[in-house]
Amino acid sequence: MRHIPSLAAVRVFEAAARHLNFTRAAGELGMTQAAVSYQIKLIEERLGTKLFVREGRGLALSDAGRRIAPQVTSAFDLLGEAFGSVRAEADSILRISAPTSFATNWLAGRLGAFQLAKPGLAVRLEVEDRVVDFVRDEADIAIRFARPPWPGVRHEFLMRIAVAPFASPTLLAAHPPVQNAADILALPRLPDEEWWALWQCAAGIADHDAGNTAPFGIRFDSQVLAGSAAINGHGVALLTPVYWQAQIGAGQLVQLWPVAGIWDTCCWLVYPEAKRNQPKIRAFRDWIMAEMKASAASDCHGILEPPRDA
Amino acid sequence: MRHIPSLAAVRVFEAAARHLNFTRAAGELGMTQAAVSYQIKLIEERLGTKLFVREGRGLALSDAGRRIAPQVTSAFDLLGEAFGSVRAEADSILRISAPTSFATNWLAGRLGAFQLAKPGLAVRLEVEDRVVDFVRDEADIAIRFARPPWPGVRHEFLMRIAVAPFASPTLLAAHPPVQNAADILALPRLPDEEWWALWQCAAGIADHDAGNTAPFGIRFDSQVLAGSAAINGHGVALLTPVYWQAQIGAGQLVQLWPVAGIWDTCCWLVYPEAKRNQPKIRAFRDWIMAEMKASAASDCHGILEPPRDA
DNA sequence: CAAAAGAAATAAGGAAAACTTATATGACGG
DNA sequence: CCGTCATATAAGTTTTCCTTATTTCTTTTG
Repeated sequence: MRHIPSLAAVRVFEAAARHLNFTRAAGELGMTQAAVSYQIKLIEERLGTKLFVREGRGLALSDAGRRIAPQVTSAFDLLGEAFGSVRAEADSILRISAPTSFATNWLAGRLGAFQLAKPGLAVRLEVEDRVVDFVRDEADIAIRFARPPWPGVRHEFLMRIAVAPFASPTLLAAHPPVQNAADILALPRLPDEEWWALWQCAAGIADHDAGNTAPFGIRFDSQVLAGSAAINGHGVALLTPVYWQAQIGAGQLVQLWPVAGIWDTCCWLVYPEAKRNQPKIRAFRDWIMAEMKASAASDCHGILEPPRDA
Repeated sequence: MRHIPSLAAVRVFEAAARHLNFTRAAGELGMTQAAVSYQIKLIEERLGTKLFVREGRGLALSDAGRRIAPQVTSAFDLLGEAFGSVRAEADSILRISAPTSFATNWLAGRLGAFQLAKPGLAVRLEVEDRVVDFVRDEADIAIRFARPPWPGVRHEFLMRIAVAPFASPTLLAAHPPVQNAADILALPRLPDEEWWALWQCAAGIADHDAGNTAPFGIRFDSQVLAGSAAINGHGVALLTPVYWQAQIGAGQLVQLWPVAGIWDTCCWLVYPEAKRNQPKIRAFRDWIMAEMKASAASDCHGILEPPRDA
């Protein structure tokens, strides 16, 4: 077992040995002269040896103090270097966690712009559909569909989820034209029972009394599959327009009916309260907020309206 | 300014990184597993990075943790080495402080035996007549004539100070024989007003009413000078018999009258309470106590009787 | 030479860490 | 599926540390 006195005292000794002046050492450490005096006394008592020679107004290291001061300082240098590197790394890597649908359909295509804007920042996008846990995981910031608030976590509204029925032009050509909402139900639908039920309700063609609230914990990532299937002409999918702007623009997907259904479960940007002032967090936050506004502007269906209690 | 997290936490991290097991690290550090967990959590929060990867039952270092662990360990090795050397030195040097008279006449001649008995111990004898201050000075143990108790300082009775008049044979031959105490006053006396006054009082030939109490702060070191002068035939000196055993044995000094006057101010062995269990302190204490008994045995005048309240 | 100023030591009280006990949670092995 | 091993969490307590205020001592200055 190592015989190291209280490390707080060692740190104080190190500073005092460099300054050869308790008052200035106290200044460096952000404490009072009395505290330095106290710690030095402690360490000297523990060691059974004086580390400083007090001669009136002047302060000098004792033999023992002079011998160990350089070693102590270099030990602290080593520690400072080690933790400095960790901190530097922590500052230069941004780990973003997002659910599959959002990551694939919205974020991935736009992240390049952010990367370009912040060349010094290494961006890691982790796709994960479970509720992120900042305590357990290493994510710095996340996008999640869930109900705020969470303790210790700051949340900022990004958008609401709107859905509308989409299909490929091919599929539509092979079927009678859609004239009212109910016609859509006659087309082959890509399975997603809950969403269809909710949509019918929202579109006013409900055949049961499902509410406007998306069940908590619903799997949004099914959109990726459903969307691909729809593009390939396998049926009608309920999709979130902002996710599929590219495919819509390219004519791969056709919207069959206006948006109906803006769910209460919103899309949130979330990050630990403690990191709210980190530059990398602020940078990403500012960027995504602006990007979100821009992306929804062209295709706005009230999805940028935050919930009443947010 | 260095960015080092709480050093307590760093120490815990270092141990945990070596063991890769919080419970065992806690054991090494003499704390509970919960405390280790707490400190690791703290440091990880401060750094904004996980240092360990908890995978179920197993514990492993994260990338960051793996990178810094060796540096942290070697920093601690450096500290351990530095403070270990101080401790080793502190254990191997015994600084004894004693007043001139005691050091010269009693201790110096006997210290060789102690040195031989403890070859690993470097003994430094510092002769100093002022009251030792363990806070200010670096002495480990001291012999002092003063009044206990002192706060934080342990005192053990060594002996009382007895004095008797001594002179050289030459001087005596040149004068009429001494038949009663008063005759001594007729001989040339080496000056030490206070002591002579006290002696006269104790010997029952007082011409004023000085008490039996030696004035506090009296200069005992005058004995060295007085004794030398007496040996050289310059007069009668009041000396402490145990100090001059060698010269008495060699016939250089003759005791003119039985001991009269055992002063209340005793000779004490004193050392800081905090060092009472240090091996070097115990060794010296045991040795000097035994030596004192042996040295006074041959020449005992009640000087080994401790004061009533000790 | 007295006084002022600089610097460390000390005392006492208070605030903030750190640690402990007790309990929960999670994963692995049988 | 349960018991065991290991970490995480919560609540409460202890200890350490730090601050303010004061003291002591020395050096510098008027």
